[in-house]
Amino acid sequence: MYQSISPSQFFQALADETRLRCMVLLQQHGELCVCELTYALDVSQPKISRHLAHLKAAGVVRDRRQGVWIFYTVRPQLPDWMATIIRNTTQQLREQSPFTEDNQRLNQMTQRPNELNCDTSLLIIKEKS
Amino acid sequence: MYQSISPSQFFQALADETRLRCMVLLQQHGELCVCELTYALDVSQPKISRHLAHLKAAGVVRDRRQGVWIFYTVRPQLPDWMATIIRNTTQQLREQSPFTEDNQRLNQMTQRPNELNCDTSLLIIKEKS
DNA sequence: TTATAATATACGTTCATACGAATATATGTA
DNA sequence: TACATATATTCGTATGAACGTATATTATAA
Repeated sequence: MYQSISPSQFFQALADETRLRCMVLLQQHGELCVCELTYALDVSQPKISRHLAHLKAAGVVRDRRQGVWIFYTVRPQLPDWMATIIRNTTQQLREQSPFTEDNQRLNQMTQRPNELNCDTSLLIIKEKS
Repeated sequence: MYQSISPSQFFQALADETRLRCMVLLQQHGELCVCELTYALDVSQPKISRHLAHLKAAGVVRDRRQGVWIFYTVRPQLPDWMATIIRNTTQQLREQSPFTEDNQRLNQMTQRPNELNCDTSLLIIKEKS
């Protein structure tokens, strides 16, 4: 059963620029792993991991391991009003700096470990061609 | 000209329970002075003053002196998306603890320094002189 | 002028937070 | 097995935030 965090704890989770940039990216892309967020935000990997741990402890993101990668998403069971804030905030900030640049860097990233890259059958095809 | 705060600073302003309780009350009642907030939240006066100073520095509230009292309101020039968050959050939290209790205590407060209680004749004389 | 009430600020302390750097853990691969 | 990659965590430190208590400031009243 999902124990919801307190309202001030929720805002506290969004009160750091690095965490907010992660949330805006996650809201836009659905699911991202640590190395993608590290690349997009252009900050150190431990910094990203620590802030993701903070967001996870606050209950606003969920993680899922797939092989070596750990994918993060905005937590689906989040109370409606919190989910609404994240959605509206993303819409508002995605056009502004540094959120736009984060998105651009992510889109320029090569060899991203998404579903297509991980699919073994596709990899075989790739190797055969 | 109003220089808007950064998004993470905005969330940081809401990331403390005392400040959030003040904002929810201000959003509901429009304008409140320090002694009303002190009474409603049932915390020390310096604590309220310090958090109001924080909110003012963050640009989310405005203050106005009227005699001995200083009235605070949610800042009118706040960007739409921030105002929306404050409005929706208030709607969400007003029914919950401790926000409901804050409202109840405020409504039970006697001798509140509102427009009706204060001597308007003296104010008019002051403005004319 | 002195007193009182409302509010703000200063001081010292305690606790939390963010960071870089280094290291640990876990998974997949040769 | 050994190694490489992705991710998490620990450590030491520096900065900030919140608090209670005491005091300063401002405005009004007497």
